[in-house]
Amino acid sequence: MLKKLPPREREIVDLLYERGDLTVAEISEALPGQLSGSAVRTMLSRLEHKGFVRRSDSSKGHLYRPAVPDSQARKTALKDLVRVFFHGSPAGAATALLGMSERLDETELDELEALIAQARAARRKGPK
Amino acid sequence: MLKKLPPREREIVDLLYERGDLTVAEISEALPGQLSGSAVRTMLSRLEHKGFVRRSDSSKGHLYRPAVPDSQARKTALKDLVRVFFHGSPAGAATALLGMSERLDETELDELEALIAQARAARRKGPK
DNA sequence: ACCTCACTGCTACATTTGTAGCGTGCCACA
DNA sequence: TGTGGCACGCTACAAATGTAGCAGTGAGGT
Repeated sequence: MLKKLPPREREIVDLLYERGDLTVAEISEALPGQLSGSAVRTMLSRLEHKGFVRRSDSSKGHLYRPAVPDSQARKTALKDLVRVFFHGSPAGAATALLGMSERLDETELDELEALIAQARAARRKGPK
Repeated sequence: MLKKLPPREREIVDLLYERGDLTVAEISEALPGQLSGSAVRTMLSRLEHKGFVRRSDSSKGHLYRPAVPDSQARKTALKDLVRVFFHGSPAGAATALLGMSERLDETELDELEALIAQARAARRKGPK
């Protein structure tokens, strides 16, 4: 679903996920190889047409946001990534993630451990 | 890096990462909306030109493979995903991953726990 | 009321993508 | 050794993408 977007459009949508709702000006500024606001507007129109972004009026021009909610987009992205790069093993991906992060938040570590414990309990109860 | 590819080309490269080296015929078969072998060949040519895939001769036609090694591509993909969807928190992504997988392998769980312990130790030593 | 500015929606156009068809070379085998 | 078949490269072309410029419109200031 997410996958079907051309590079530039994907870039913009990603930016929206990353930074939340944005105006045309903000997007245009945030983008590396700067695009004229014009270009960005065209992209957004097309994205809106295709149903990938929604817009709402605000005091300083239109505000754009992704049409599919973060949670769902995240899930899809994760699933695809796991399939392509980790032979469908989420745990494998998680391992890679942990391995690559340099500094980890204590709270996050706790949470992860809790999840693992939970998983263990679950599999003992109903190993299928 | 991976991001700069148009939908169809990305699809093919992804397939290569997912399944390893493939011939034109295999790719063409594996693709959902079937493309003529012709079309696939064109894609591959372009991809080779751009430096995204390499090819080697085999008994049954050319074999294509991604130019950038799996490990690196994986890393890049993970980093992007973490930035876009998890505010740069790998642990957050890992958590989501664990949450979405239904059945986890005991070995994988062990490995994960080990990693967590390691991370804890590391941060106690040099919390910076 | 008038002028300026910031935003907006077109339209236009060069490039890139996506797909197909054709002619060729190389085996395998009748 | 003639004859299919594959698989390949090349050319062609419609559609999609990437980018820019222009004219209109509404809010704010003077």
